[in-house]
Amino acid sequence: MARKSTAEKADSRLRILTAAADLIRQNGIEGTSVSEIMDRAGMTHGGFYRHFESKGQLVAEAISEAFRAGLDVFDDDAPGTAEQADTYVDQYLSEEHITEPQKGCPMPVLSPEVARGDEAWGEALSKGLSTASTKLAQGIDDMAQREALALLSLLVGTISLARGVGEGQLRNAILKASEEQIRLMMKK
Amino acid sequence: MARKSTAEKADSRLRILTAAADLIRQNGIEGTSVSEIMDRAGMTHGGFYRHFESKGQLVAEAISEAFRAGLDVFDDDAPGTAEQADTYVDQYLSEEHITEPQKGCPMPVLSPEVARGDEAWGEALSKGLSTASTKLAQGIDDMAQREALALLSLLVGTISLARGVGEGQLRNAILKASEEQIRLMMKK
DNA sequence: TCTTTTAGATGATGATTGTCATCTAAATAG
DNA sequence: CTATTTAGATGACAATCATCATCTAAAAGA
Repeated sequence: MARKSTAEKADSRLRILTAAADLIRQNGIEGTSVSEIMDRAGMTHGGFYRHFESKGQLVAEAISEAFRAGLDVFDDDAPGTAEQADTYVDQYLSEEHITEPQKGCPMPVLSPEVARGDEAWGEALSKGLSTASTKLAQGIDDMAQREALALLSLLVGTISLARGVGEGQLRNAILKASEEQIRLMMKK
Repeated sequence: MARKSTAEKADSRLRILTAAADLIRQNGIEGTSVSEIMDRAGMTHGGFYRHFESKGQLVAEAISEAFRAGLDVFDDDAPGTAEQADTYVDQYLSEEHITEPQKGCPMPVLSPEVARGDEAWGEALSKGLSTASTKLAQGIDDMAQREALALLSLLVGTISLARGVGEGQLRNAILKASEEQIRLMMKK
């Protein structure tokens, strides 16, 4: 009802953004309503348009935010190290990552909707993927950016399928197969 | 308005099923309405429930139907051959497959929604993936079922990302990187 | 202090959704 | 030939959706 200070407004905006980043990874973009996001951010739906032009614009920013959080294993400014690359890949294939998409990489969950959606969404995804492949390539000896892209494609496909088939033998087989293949690609 | 013969009813059902299989691959499951499916099948929305219990049940069958169509490169009864495996992989990575998801593999488009949806959807996806990996492994010398699963994960991730980033250099780089990696995996 | 601006709440908008009850005419069963 | 069944059309249902106009009280600017 009342007006909030400029500092509080920035905080509100960030709460909306992180709520959106979580919810669209959990339920998809179409599966997430503006009201649901605002509820999670502790506000009512009407105030939304004081912070974002549209749901589409919020989603674009939320995709970037999700990448930012997911790539925090890597140092923003320094080149990626071997240890960082290992940590990234291990976390990516972890059971936690499979069962908690709302905290994970946006690519396996959002790629199909991004492909059908706003151009800005695709740009956010492209930027995130480029950053990830650069950091990975830097961290892994003798790995070119190109090979890092193949590694990321494998990671994304593995998590997509592991989630899609549900718990069970097939999921375990998918994970084991990919881990083995990745070990080869990373020359460990 | 009028009643149709038993044979015509079977035909109607099949038209609904294939319309659904196309539309959910094009626009996603949540992005496809029952009315839209029935329109495409040449009927009005009300008649839908004479053929299927619910949208969820239709989707489960449509996923299986999409796999059936996508795996027709392989012989249903005979084991997969090397030539069939090559054709499958080539088609999978083709530009046509990227730009026409409604005719392509259901895995890259539907996996995220399947992960959040009915259990029957996951079972349909599991069955399709198992069939594909079996046929692929049979067709490629010295390839175990396990390695075929890694190959399929890579294929799925590649198409997911290629579609997600949109046309441009990054898409080309993704495709080139994966093609090279797949050549290694298939020992060609 | 007094005026202007605005963050967020309330409530309505028109569109779309999945599902179902009802109706009809034609296909079946007897 | 008659009686029953039913494929599909029509239309309505309660929910849900993104977006916006309006209102308020408090913050910012003077």
